[in-house]
Formats: sequence, C-alpha cells, structure tokens
Amino acid sequence: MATYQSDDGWNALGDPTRRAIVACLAERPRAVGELADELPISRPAVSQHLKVLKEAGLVTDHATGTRRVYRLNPAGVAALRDQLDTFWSRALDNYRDVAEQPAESANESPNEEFQ
Amino acid sequence: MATYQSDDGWNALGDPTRRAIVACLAERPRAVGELADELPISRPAVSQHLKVLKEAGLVTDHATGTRRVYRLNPAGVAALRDQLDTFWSRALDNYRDVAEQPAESANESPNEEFQ
DNA sequence: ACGAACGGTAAGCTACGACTTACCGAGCAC
DNA sequence: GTGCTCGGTAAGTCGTAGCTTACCGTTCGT
Repeated sequence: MATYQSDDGWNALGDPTRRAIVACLAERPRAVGELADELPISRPAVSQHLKVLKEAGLVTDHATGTRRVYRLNPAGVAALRDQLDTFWSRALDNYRDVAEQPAESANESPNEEFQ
Repeated sequence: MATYQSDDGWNALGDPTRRAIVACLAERPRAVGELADELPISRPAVSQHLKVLKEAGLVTDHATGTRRVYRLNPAGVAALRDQLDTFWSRALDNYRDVAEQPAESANESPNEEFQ
C-alpha cells in the first residue's frame, strides 16, 4: 500500500495551480467548494486537480455528507522530499571526488567522462 | 546567489525527461552530448531542457573547450526540499490542532470533518 | 416526497510545451 | 589557414494538459 509513484508526484506538483491547492491544504483541510472559492478557476477544474493529487498520493479525501473534505497527505510529501534528499546527497558524494579537480582537465586523454 | 525561484524549480522537475537528466547528473557531471547519448531524444532537445534546468537553478554549466559540462546544483535541489519540508511540517502542525479540536470556525457542524 | 447544495464526469476548445530538422558560431587538431 | 566536433538557437509540427460549460448522481433539509 501507499507505494506512491513518485513520478506522479512530481508531475502533480509541476502545475502551479496544484501547488496552490497543496499550499491551501497545508493550512487546513478544505472542501472542494472552499478551494474553488479561493482559486481563480472553476470548481470542476479544482476537482480534476484534486484527482491528480489524490492519484499521486499527495492528498486524501473524506466524505462528510454532501461535502468532500481533502487534506494533505504528509507521507506523500515526505516521499518526494526523500527523493530530493537522495539526489542531493548522491550529488554531493559523487562530486566530492571531482570537486577539487580543477580541471577540466580534460586531460587531453581521449577518455574522460568527468568535468 | 541562490535566489532561485522555486516555482521554476517545480516546473522544471515536472517533466520526466528533465528528471532523467537530473538523475543522470546526480551520478556525475556530463556534457550535453553525453546526456543526449543516454536519452531517447535529440541533442537540441537536451539543450533546451538544460536551459530550463539552469534557469531554475538546478544545474550549473561550465565550458571546457568546445564541450560544455553540466552538473547538478545541490543548492537548487536543497531549496526545493526545504519547501517540501515546510509543507510537510506545516501540515503536521496545523492538522494536529484540528485533529483534537473538531470545531471549525466557518462551519459549526460539530462532527467529524476530519479523518 | 421535492428541491437545493455539493461534487464528480463528459465533451470540447485552446494554448503551451516538448520534440524535430536546419542552421549558426565557437574552439581545437591538423 | 581548413575542417571537424560540440552545442546553442530558430522555425515549425504535434500532442496533451488545463480550462470551460453542461450534465448527472448523491445527500441533506424541509
């Protein structure tokens, strides 16, 4: 369960409107209509965005009467953050070797993949 | 100087090809042609993606003769990660209050709107 | 029961982004 | 110098993401 395809997560956050929705939901849970009131788009558009965010595991929804309350899913956000952490630390590790290499060395050697 | 518009960063990572480029660069710095060899797109396409990534502050470039080596910019990655951290912690903080105090200001429905 | 509120879905339009080929300038080797 | 490699840019095509309006089912209040 909860194997969030992080790929979908990045795609979901790639849209500024969806980031606005995420920011709204970070403050407090909201119903669809509430979100639509605070955003310059129609309610169906919000609904479509929420569907994408839900499939990406970034939000969860909960029906209450006719209302449907969406809230941020911290686990989904944490998954993306962890992936960024991986990129970050991996880059630092792998670059440490070549960091001091002035080089560009380029070494004239026909084989160099670095710098 | 680190005034990376994080908004551009999200947009940049919203494209799967650009994420592939970032993953490639996390391993080691690469020239444009090298990246194009490992990706199923043409070299000009890679060049255009690198431009977006560079403007987002996620990569830096460095000319070496006719080659132009791109490398991941840890600061840009960290900026995005920090923003995710903010979302994450803010959601946790705000939801904790709400979880124990069901009363919503706008709506007096005293029942479970949450979880 | 009826009607209103809430929200998800369908259909359609439009705009933008990702890719291509073609072209250009800049460095290095000879 | 000439020629070759590398890479950025221009111009153009095409797919798709995001938005709209219209419609429908569900749920609650009366």
